[in-house]
Amino acid sequence: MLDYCIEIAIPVPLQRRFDYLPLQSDDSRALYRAGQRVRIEFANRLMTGVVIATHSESSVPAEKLKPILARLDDQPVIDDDMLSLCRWLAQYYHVALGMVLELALPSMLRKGGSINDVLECHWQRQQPVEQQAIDTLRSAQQKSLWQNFQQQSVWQHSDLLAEGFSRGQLNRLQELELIEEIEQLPTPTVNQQAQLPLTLNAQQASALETIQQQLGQAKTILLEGITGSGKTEVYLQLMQQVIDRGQQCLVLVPEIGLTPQTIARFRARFSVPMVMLHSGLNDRQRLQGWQQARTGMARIVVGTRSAIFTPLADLGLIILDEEHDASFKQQDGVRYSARNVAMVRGQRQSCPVLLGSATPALESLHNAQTGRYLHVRLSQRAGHAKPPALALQSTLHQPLTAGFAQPVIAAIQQQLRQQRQVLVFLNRRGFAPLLACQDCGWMADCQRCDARMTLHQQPPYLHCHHCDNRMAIPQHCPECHSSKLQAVGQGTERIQSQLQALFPEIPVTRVDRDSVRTKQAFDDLYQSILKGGAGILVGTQMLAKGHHFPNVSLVVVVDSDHGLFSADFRGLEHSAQLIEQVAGRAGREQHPGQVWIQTLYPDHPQLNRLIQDGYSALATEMLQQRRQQQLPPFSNLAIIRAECEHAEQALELLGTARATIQQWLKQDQEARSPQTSSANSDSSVVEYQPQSSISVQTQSINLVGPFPAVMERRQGRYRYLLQCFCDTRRPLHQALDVVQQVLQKQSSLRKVRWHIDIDPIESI
DNA sequence: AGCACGCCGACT
DNA sequence: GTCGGCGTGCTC
Repeated sequence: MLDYCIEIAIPVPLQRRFDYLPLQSDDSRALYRAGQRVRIEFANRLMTGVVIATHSESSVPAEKLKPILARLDDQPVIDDDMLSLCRWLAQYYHVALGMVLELALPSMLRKGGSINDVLECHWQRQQPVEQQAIDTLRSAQQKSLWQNFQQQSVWQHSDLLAEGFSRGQLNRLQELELIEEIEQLPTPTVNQQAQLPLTLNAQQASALETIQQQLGQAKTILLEGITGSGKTEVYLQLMQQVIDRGQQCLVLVPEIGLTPQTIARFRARFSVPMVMLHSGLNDRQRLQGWQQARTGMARIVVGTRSAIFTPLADLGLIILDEEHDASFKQQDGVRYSARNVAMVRGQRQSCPVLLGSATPALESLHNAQTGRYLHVRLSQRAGHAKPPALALQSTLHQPLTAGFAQPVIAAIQQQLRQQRQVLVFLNRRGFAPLLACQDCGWMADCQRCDARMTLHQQPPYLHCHHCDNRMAIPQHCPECHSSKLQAVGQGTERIQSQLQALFPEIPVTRVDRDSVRTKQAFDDLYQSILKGGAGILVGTQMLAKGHHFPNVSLVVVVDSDHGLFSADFRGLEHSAQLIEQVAGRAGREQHPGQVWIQTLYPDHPQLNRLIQDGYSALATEMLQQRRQQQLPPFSNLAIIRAECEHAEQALELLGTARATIQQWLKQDQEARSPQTSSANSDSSVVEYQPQSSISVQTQSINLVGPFPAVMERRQGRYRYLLQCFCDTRRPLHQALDVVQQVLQKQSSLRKVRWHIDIDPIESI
């Protein structure tokens, strides 16, 4: 007879409930609380699951239920608020709750470790102590150790060792019952000498004033501040207020933004315990940080996307710096947006969320304009720096030197003569994006992708940047055996070598993933750049984000045309953000910066809008366009992507998805208005038309596709997608739930890899 | 997602 | 004779 069963969330991508029996049949039901971890056997595998609920009945026959193997926690490690946030997330992004909960646990806990594994040895002064015992202390070291304990009652063992005390001396004090050994969570290191806040200019002060009024309330604020306007100083002073209120701050930065410089800046400013969740931490340090945040020991937590799941005892403010950054959206597995999760978390905990950017995402701007967010602007540079001057330079029918038009070369020369630094930005690694035969037109392309191999010269090889395929550079054309193989186009490597040849006495440094492999290497390089002196930096977007180069007075964007004619409706937005971002690197200090942007389309209206009127003006224009075309943020988008080595199977899956949604819409419509029977005899078979995308305006969900991804074949798999637009969220999500159920049952399509992407960053 | 079970080709 | 390919079915 089943007394009760326990519903467990398991980290497998199955949208189903799994019930288990208690460890012992006489276990009190109250022992099992939501958010506790349990050890279970699942499909012959040992796994860690999370208790969701207990139930009096299970839909599965009692004899099929297995007992759990162990209770790993006495108290829930995931509190009710976090659990409820994860449930929302699982529903919103159409993923299994068990997969979401995995994000909310540090890996040591996922693997079944105990939260007590990160306790460390401490010594605590006993009270009261015998004066007689104190008098027994003889050696100077013992007396000095005891003095430490008079100043501070608890010391971490490792700190005392670092100060030169020995285990023997500690044991002696313990024998005398002056101190005792205890296990506890270490305190995060605290900077004792915090720097003073900077003086705010009038705009910053008024921004701070406006935002601080929102403390304690569930409001999202968009802080739109041009590069150099001092957003960070506003964050810092706001954080101080939150700390003064006795609450904790959670700061999210882009993946590339959590650099030693950022960490140092935060560290230098606050004298409260702080946790930095950066990629250099090991599992143990991560769990320690997680615990320090959860217990309230840490007052500030700084991390990247996944830090949004850090449990906090008393959360008072969430900051997302560079909120437009794509790294806030996870691009695989659970495809969540940390910005979205932050808003929901803030909403639920009555805590403001501050989104900061010089180039806000159109979604955020739209929310600000419609009043959903509070919109605060910083339009002046802090200090004395002047905004850079932007200019377009046509490369159409121009003689180019090293890929640069003559006026650009002249500008570079001029800056170098004045001992200044020049930053050259090109979003293309390698020597050249193409190797072609001059005689027969053959091009080196990847066997597994619809892409060209990139030519690298130091060391020499051909590399596919999409599947990591590498091969030797052929000496002769494989088609016609000609030896006239030519590198076509510009990569960072080629620009570097050409500029070096042009300016032999000037150091030309390349900064991309190939030249700077480790964080440390970048940091060293960065330090040498900060020292100043004439120089040229050639780099990819690695250079554009998060770093300030005070001696750079000229920025050159080699090729700005990438996003201008993109098939992705967000192409222009991302391109504009990047250009603005790179431009912001110029002229930070005394000398005003110049920015030259090379283009084959000097008359492109939107590029000109960006150059002449700035990002904000272009954003307004882009939003108008989005409204006209009913694109996000004026509609909701979900994409179903499918890939398979056999194209037909991927297409079949998306065809099924499309038919399912159409059928669901029809049924939904009939259910709403039973008097009107369906007039159109819609066939359930949907044929794929390869070249033209099908667009059917249905009752409320606009389906576009299936159509091939921009790179139809990648890593040997054919890729297709189905776009689902909808004015309102609810029907879209309901339809997707149905699609998901149907597709998961379809065993004939199990070789097809597919996923649902809600609010995708890339629409193709 | 994994992993086991199950039924047909090239090997010690 | 077997080792092993990956098709399909299941996980409480």
